[in-house]
Amino acid sequence: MKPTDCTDYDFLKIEPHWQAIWEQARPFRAENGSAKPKFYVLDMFPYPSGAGLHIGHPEGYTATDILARYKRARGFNVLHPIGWDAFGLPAEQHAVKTGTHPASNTQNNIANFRRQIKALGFSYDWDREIDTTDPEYFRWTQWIFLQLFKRGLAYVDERPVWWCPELRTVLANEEVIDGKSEVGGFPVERKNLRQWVLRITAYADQLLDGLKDVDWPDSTKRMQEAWIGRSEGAEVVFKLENAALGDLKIFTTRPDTLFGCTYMVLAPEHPLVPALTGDAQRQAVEAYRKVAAAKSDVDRMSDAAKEKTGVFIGSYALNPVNGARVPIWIADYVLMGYGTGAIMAVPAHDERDHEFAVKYRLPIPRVIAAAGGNEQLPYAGEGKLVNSPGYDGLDWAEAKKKITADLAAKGAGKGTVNYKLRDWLFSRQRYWGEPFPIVWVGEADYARAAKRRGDLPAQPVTFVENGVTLCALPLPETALPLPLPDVQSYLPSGTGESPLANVGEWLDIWFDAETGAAVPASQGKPAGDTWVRGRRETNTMPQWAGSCWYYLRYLDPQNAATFASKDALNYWGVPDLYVGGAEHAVLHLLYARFWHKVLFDLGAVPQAEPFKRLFHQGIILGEDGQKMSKSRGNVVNPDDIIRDYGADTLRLYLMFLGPLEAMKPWNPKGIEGVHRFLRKFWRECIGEDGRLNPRLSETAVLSAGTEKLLHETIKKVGEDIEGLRFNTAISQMMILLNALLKEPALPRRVAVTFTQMLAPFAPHLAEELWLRLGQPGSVMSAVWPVYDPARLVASTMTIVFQVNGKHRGDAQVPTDSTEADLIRIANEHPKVSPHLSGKSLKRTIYVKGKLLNLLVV
RNA sequence: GCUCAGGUGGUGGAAUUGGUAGACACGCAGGUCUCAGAAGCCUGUGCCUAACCGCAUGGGGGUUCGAGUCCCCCCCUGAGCACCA
Repeated sequence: MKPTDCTDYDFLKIEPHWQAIWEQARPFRAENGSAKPKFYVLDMFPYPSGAGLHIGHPEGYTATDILARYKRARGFNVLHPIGWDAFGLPAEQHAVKTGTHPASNTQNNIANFRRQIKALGFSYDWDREIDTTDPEYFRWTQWIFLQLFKRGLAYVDERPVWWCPELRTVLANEEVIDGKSEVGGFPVERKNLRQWVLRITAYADQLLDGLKDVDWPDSTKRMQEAWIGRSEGAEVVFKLENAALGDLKIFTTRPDTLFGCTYMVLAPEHPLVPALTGDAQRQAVEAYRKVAAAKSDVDRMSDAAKEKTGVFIGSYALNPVNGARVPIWIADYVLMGYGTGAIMAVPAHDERDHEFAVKYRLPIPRVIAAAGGNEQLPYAGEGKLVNSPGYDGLDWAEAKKKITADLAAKGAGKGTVNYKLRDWLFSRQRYWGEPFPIVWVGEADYARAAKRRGDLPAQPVTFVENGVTLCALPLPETALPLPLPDVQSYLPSGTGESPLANVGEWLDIWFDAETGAAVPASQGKPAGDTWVRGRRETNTMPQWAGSCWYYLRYLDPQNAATFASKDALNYWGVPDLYVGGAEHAVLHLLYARFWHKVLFDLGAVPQAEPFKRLFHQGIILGEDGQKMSKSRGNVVNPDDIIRDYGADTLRLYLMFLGPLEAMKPWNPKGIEGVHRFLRKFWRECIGEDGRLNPRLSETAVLSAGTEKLLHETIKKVGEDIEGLRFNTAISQMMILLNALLKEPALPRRVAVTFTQMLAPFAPHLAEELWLRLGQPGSVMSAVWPVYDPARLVASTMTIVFQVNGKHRGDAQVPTDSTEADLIRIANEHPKVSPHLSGKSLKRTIYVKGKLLNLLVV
C-alpha cells in the first residue's frame, strides 16, 4: 500500500486511490467463525430507484460506517453489510412503459447505487451483497412463506382492491388520489379479488410483549403498540326479538354501562342486516348500504368527521341484563372489520353514540355518576353506577368485572380481547415480485397429493371459484426457487389478475405433486399418478416480503442449503444496531418482527426479537427548510458534493449538521467549515512541497493544557461514537486541532493519534496521512487510542463566584483550595469585591470544584 | 380532535442532567498578506451600552442560594393516530 503523490489535499485523487485499494484487498470482510467478539451493525437497505442515492441515505449509512470502523479498531469482528430491496412498483411501471424486463432496469439502478455508495467509502462487506430479486435470494423468501403456509398462518380471502376499469388494472393505495387513478385521472372502484392474507393477528400479543425487551425509540414502540391496539372488554350476546334469527354479538369495553344501552348499531355490511330489515324500512336500508359500500374506509372516516348518519332497520334486540327492547340501527361509524361489526350504543357515556342519539332523538339515560357531581353528558370517565338495578353504587371497575361474570354465568357473554391490528394482506396483482410457490388444484387431486406430502397445513387452504372448490398445493421445498416466467407484456391481464395470468404455458400445468416438476397443460398429462392438473397462483408477494428477513441472509449469503447456517445464526445472532428512517416505524419493523417470531417458533432462529437496538436518523431538509423534492428544486445530490468537496467532507458534514435523530436543514455554507477542518489537519501534517510538515517532531511534547485536552478528546470521541453523538465528537476534534495549531511544535505521535480518531469519519484522508506519517499498514488495523485517566486531572480548577446568585467573576485556583481560601480570593477579586463591600456575609454555598455563591445583605 | 416530541444568537447547533447559557461551525465586521483578488492567518461578534449596570433559552407564574434544565397555565412548530366501540 502506498499513499498518493499529492502535494495538496487533492481529495479527487486521494479518495479514488483508497477506494481502489479497498476494492482489491477487501479489508472489510466479516469473518464467519472468528474467535473475536462480533458486532453486527445494519442499515436499512435501499430501494434502488432510478433517481439515484438521496442525501438521506448517506446520513444513516455514514453513522453506521463510523461505528463499524470504530468497533473494528476496538477489536470486534464487524458485520456491516448492504444489499438491495429491489422488487417494487417503479421498476414495473418502467417496464410497462419501455417493454424491457424490469430486471434489466433494476440492475442498472443497482449499478448506479453501488457506484454512489462506493464513492462514499463505506466499509461494507461487498462479498455479502444481496438482491431481493435474485432467485437465489427469493428462494428463501418463498421458503419462509411455505413455513407460514404449513403452520396455517397463510390463507386466502376475498378482499377489496382498487380497480380502474379504464386502465383495466388494480392500483395500489398510493396510486389512487381522491378516488381517481394517479395516471390518467380515471375513476376507480372497489373490487373484491382473491388475496393471500397472513395471520399476523395470531402474534398480536407476542408482538406487543416483545416491545418490552428492545432498546428502541419510545415513539416507535408506542406507534407499534397503538397499531396493534389491544383492548380488553367483553363480548355480550343480545337475543333478537325474532328468536328465529339467533343472537346478536357485540364487543364493548364498557360492560358497566349495559343499562345505559338505548339502541344497537350494526355496520352496514353486517350479514344479519337483510334478515333484520323490516318491509317498511327496506328501501331506506338498501339505499344506505349502497352508499356505504361505494365508500372506501378512508372516505368513510373523513365523511364521518362531518356528521354521523344511520338508518333504523325495523328490528329489536333484547338487553341481556334487563330484557329491555332495544331498536337496531345501521350506521357507517361502526366498522365491520373490528370486533363483531356491531355495538351496543350507550349515548350517555360515549361521545360518538351521544352525537348520534342527539341527531336521531334517541334516549340518553345516565348510568355512571361522575365523582364531582358533574352532570355533563357524554361522560366517559370513571364513577359509580346508577340506574342499574342490582349494581347501583358499585365502582365502574368493579361493575365491569361483576357484570361480565354474571353474563358469563347466564351464557350471555364473556370477557374478551380485541385488536386493531388486522391480518396482513400479502398479495399484489403485479409482475415484479416474488411468485407464490403455490398451485391451485381440485379437491380430489389435493386429497391424493396430501397422502404423499408431509408439508401441508392442518386445514387445506381453499377457495371457491365459479362453484368449484380449489385447494392450494404448495411446491415442495426442493422445487424452490420458483422464478418469474418471461412475459410478452408487463401490462396487467385486464381481469384484475397480475400479468402472470397471461402466460398460459406457465400458468396451466400438469404438476408433479411429489417433486414439484411442471409441464404446460397443453402438452398432455405425463405418465405417473403423482401428476395433477393445476393452475399456478398469479399473485406476487408485496415488497415487504424480501425486507422481512434480509438481515438473516447477510449472515451466510452464499449458503445454498439453508437461509443461514446454524453456526452463522449462533455466532452473529441479530443486529446489535439497526439504523433507518422512522417512516418504517410500523410496517416494515412489525412485519419483520412477525416473521422472525414465526422463525423462532420453528426453531429456525435462536432469539425472539430481530432488532435489539434501533435508531432512526432524522430527515435532512432542503436549504429552504422544506422537504427535499424535485419540484421544489432543493434536492442535494451526493455526487455533486463529492465532486466539489470530497466524500470525507460530505461524511463529516452529514454528521456535523446536528444530532443524528434530528430533522435538520442542509446548509451549503456549513459544509465549508468541515472542509476547512480537514484541510487544516492536512496542512499540519503535510507541507506545501508535499513532504512532512517540519512542525512535526519526534521529541516535542505538548503543553500541559493541550496534553490534557488530547486525553479528554480521546475519551469523548470514543464515548460519543458509542452513543451516536457524532456532531459533538467532531466539534471536540475541532477544539483539539485548534489547540494543536497553537502549539510551538506538533509531536508526531499526536498527529498519529489524531489521524486514528479521525479515521472512522474521514477514512480516505486518514489512510493517506497514516502512511505519510510513517505508520505501517492501514490505520484501520491499528488499535484505537487509549486515554490516560491520570491526564484528565488538572492541577488548577476554575471557580465561579456568585454574589446572591449572580455570576460576578471567576478564578483559577489550586485544586486543593478550601472554602475559606475561596472566600478570601473572592474578597480580593476586583470584579467580585465591589459587590461584597459594605455588606455582611450571611451564608455561602460551595459546590466543590465549581462554584462559590456568597449570600450577602 | 387525541397522543407524543420539540421551541436556545442573524443561522445549524452545544450545555457534564439544578451550578459561568451560547462550545464547535456558518455568517458578519475589522486587521494582516497581495499590484489586486481568492485562499490562509489574527481579532471581534447574544441584546442594550462609550463603559459599568441591566436584559436574555416561545410567553406568563412558581419552587430554589441558584432554573435552558424541576412544577403549573398558555402559545407555536413537527410527527403519529384519527369513529377500533
